[in-house]
Amino acid sequence: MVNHSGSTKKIPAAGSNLLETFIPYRLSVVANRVSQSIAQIFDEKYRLPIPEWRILVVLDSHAPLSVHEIAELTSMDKTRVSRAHKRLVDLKLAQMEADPEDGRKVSLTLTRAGHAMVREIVPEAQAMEAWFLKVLTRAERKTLDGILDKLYERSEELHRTKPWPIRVEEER
Amino acid sequence: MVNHSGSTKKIPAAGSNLLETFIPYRLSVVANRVSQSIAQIFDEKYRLPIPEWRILVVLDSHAPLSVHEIAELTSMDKTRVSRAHKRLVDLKLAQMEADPEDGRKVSLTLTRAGHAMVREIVPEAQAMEAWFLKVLTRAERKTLDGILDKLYERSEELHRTKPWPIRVEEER
DNA sequence: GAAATATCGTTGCTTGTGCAACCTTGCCGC
DNA sequence: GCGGCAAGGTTGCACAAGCAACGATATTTC
Repeated sequence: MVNHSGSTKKIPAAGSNLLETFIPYRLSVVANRVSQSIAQIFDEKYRLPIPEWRILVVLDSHAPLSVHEIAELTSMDKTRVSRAHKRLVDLKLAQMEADPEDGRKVSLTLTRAGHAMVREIVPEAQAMEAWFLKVLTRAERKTLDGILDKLYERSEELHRTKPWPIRVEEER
Repeated sequence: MVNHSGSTKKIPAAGSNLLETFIPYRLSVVANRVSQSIAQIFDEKYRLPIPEWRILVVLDSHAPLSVHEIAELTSMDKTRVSRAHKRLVDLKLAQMEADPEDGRKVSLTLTRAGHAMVREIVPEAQAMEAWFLKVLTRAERKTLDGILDKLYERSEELHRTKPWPIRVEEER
């Protein structure tokens, strides 16, 4: 029910709007809402913004990692990783040392507190995820999984070829 | 060249990473990539960032609208709408006047140039959307449609009830 | 082996965005 | 009609985030 009250005549019914049939838009809105909802809890409860918690998760299972590697694994910019990680170090959740084999790299790992934090938070994150997905059928979830894989791969493809292959492909 | 060579041992294979099974994360990454790809074209080619183009689209079919109404229809903050619209006015793509019935409101409409811009851009947007969706089967597309509706509705539900209904539901 | 080149990470800078405060206008109670 | 209260919109402020430039270290080439 988008348009609750009958008092204001405005705000047209769903469907008449081009945006509402535009998948990239809808994808973006839904993704942001879901992310925001979860992020808000983590931020209020643990003072952990998204970048920090992504780093915690990958370090928990794959440490030690360099900044670049974390950036790859979390789909984040290296600047974002760099700054977020610094904050984790300040919080004593992570630590960093120079990579002995390569003076340019840094070697990032979690502290005991960091690992503990992950163990505490992960189940909660999964519970929130489950709450959202509860409205989907088993089949839908499985399909969503495949869809995300395919669309991700498609975006990679675009990134490789760069100049859009459109105009040619469009409506072959 | 991410990990091809055997030289660098790092960057573990997909699947071992919790993030890679976490739907909210994957949803966010995919949505951002798709949006970014499209937004970039519009920005380079027409100097039109996402907020502006969303406003154009809804005004094209539903003008006149107030700032608040646009915010509703485009899932954007009213601040964002206000500023983006001001830019559209500067570009002579939109115009604004006081609402004669309510002195607080403003009445936003498109200029001829604005409508023309929409007509020019919409097909291009749809072509890009189609390019992405081409990797999905008909069934997948239909399912995705339903999924987005359901997840959107779920996020609305959360917004209404606010304090998370988790901890109770979790793993009943 | 020295010079050019590439990689890694951090910092400076610019920009967009959301929140909150604010101003204005309309609305309601009395 | 006047005083409080709500709603619409804009502006100030703080902050996150990406890009470009940089310093430092590795690697390659000749």
